Amino acid sequence: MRDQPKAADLLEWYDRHARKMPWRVGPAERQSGIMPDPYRIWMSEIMLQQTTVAAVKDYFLRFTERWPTVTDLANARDEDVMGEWAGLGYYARARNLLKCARVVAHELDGVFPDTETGLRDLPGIGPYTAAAVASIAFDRKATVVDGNVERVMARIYDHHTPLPAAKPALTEFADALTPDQRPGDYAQAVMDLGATICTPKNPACGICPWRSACRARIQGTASELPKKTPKKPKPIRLGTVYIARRVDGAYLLERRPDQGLLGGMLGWPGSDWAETAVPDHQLPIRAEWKELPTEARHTFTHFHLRLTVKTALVPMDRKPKQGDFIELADFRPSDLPTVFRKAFYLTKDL
DNA sequence: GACTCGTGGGA
DNA sequence: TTCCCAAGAGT
Repeated sequence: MRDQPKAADLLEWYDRHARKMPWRVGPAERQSGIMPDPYRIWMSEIMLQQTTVAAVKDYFLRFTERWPTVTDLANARDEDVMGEWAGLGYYARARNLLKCARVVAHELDGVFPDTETGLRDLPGIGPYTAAAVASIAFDRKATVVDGNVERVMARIYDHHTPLPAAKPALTEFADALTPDQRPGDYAQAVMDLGATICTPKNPACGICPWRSACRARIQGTASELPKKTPKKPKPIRLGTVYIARRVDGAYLLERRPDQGLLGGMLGWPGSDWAETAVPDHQLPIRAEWKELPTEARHTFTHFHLRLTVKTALVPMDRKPKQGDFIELADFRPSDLPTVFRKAFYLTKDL
């Protein structure tokens, strides 16, 4: 029985159990001198913000296939990047991804900063991502504190202060445990531990490399940690979208403003979304609108949406008041955020 | 510190 | 169905 968790024990576990990921350089390869590509590590870390590895995988492969270097990405068109990101969520990440790529490509000679502070100054890179890229891509000693690390630290030290107030204390715990040796592997090891062993529900304490040092396991409190301050209930918002199809098959779409929900994404024109039905709003084009029998339901981070879908078929010469027609050959539903994709597929069920 | 900002999967 | 939540950042 040990009093303190040892980084070496976790690294030994990681050497045997590291998860495979398309962007990851495993412990064995790293040992043989192979270092990760900072561009790919950065890309993966942006995508992984509040997003599961499973959801990220295909997006990562498509992005790096289409834009193999940071310079390629910097030269991409905004609409192509937003379209490729569609469906992954948190679209400010995609806007900042492009901003960051352009800074690196045009102001830093295409080379990512190799320090936490240098990375921290770039768009879309906060405390977590700066530490992750510095440690994983450059093997610099930096303390990553994500949801996994918060959970692992809260349990190791049986810390009951609820998040987010507990964050500074948990960060100190994590900082004290970070080793000088193999900081990159260690960062990934703690997160792998949180993702596979020290899970939010039903943690597998019996096979945990840190079981002998874990206070919460000893106290039997592991599954109730970390504590969190209760969250507010999600209100229901209502709205309407208009899906106009021109007789030649073109669809009427609009580019949403960069700021706000689904910023920078392509979408159907429509009303604002409010908790009380919006009295009346301008139609995007004059037409005979028909309401679909089923509404599109979708849940965002902080509200539920019930979307009324109206459709119309319009003649070639009719000019829209809102949005622009996109030729059928140029329209891919996969360019739309999920909520608008749902609305679109409802028009196909008829 | 409190809000905003997506989505899909699992319990 | 509903709730939780996942490698957070920006304002």
